[in-house]
Amino acid sequence: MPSEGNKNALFEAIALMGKGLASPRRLELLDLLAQAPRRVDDLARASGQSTANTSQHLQAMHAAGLVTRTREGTSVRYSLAGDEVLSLWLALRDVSVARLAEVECAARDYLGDEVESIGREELIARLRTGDIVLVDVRPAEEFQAGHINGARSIPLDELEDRLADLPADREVVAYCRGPFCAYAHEAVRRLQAAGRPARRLAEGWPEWRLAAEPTKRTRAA
Amino acid sequence: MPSEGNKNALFEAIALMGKGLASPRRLELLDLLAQAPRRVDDLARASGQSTANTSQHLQAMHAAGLVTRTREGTSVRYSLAGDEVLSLWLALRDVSVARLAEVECAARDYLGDEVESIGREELIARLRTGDIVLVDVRPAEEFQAGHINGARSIPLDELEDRLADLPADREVVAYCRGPFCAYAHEAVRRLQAAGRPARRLAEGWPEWRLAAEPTKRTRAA
DNA sequence: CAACTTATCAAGTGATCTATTGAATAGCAA
DNA sequence: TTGCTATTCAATAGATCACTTGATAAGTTG
Repeated sequence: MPSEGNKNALFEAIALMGKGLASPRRLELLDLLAQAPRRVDDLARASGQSTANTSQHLQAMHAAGLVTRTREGTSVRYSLAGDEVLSLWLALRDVSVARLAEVECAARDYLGDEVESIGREELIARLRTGDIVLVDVRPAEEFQAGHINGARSIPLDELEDRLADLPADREVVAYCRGPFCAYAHEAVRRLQAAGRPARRLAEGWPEWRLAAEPTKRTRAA
Repeated sequence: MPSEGNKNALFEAIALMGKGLASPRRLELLDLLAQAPRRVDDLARASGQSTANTSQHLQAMHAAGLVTRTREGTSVRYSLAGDEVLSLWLALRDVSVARLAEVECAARDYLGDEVESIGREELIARLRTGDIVLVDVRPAEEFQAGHINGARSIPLDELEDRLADLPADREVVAYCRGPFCAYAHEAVRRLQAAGRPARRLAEGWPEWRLAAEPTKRTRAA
């Protein structure tokens, strides 16, 4: 007996998750969580907002089912609620970028000059033949939480100091948080300034991981 | 030169699309548009809200890049902005249903008793051997805008009158707008009440279409 | 042209959302 | 117990949003 009330309840419940994605601050937190689970004040510092505000946003996302939390002694660690949520976030981001002209402008301004990039397939092939070095330029904690197999960690701010660690005879491929993270762009520019051939990976760790672990896209009705 | 201002602009632009998904009314409109493009007052009637309000919601979604519009004489026809948007909507719906316990309750209340369902693969196999009849129980206009190959259109309110059209010796499979549309459930109940063996397809037309036309899931960075 | 349909705009009100502030709580360590 | 830290709660003011109403614009038809 299909009643209007229940039908609305369904859309309202879905809209709850939509609301979770409707604030730039929350999206920034979600983006950070896509790299690694983190504690509240850590997220607050990383996103430059007050702890109380961060906590409230996280609770909103928790209510929407976007994130999960676990107590760890005196602090609370938040993580994405699952790979489906990561998929959703990437889908939203991609659709938005594809459709909204403003976003592309914003991205270009933010990333600076475009640097040469390399795709997933080519990277895999070149890794196999061993004629490149893959470098993860994200902060060390994010590398530790997960990284591409065969990558070595050199956070962006240590790059100049550790140039000697990189074999001089091989091209460097840098990757970071994703296509809208400036780290890899910046790393490539600095490497080239130091006379090293370098490119950036067109995607970041979350996209790579999702592609590597073919998550259940099956739809159980 | 990564500046904070631009980074925020990026998230703000994406949040714009999030806001487009943050209202139950808009989601209802989106769900209708997933079936077929429609005119404003048509959508207003179908969703039971004022024309002005519908127009405003549609404009909000247009600004977010979720829908496109074309003038048609005196009226304006809105449609989904592309298959990526359909993907996004289905992803949001699925994640929400998987995560939010409330939604499942709402869905159960709304759909009534569960009826036996059939999956995509089995349907394809049974269609090939020809021992079932596939029936589209949505309104005729939606059937006309697109339907599963081999289906015949029998809108739900004509079902009883047209029982004779269905061969008595074959099982009937009914489908409608999607797993949360009550039409197929109701159709199966009525068919069984009339002594016909019947099941519902576990998914609806939008899901089927998206699976049939493997849309570009590739991510251009 | 006038009458009519369809869609959009503009303004106003009540509701909801956001960020801030300061207080309250939970866990840990002396 | 008393401090200390990390997080959450509660109250607030300001911003934004949703829906209504009545006017306006665009397009069709007589």
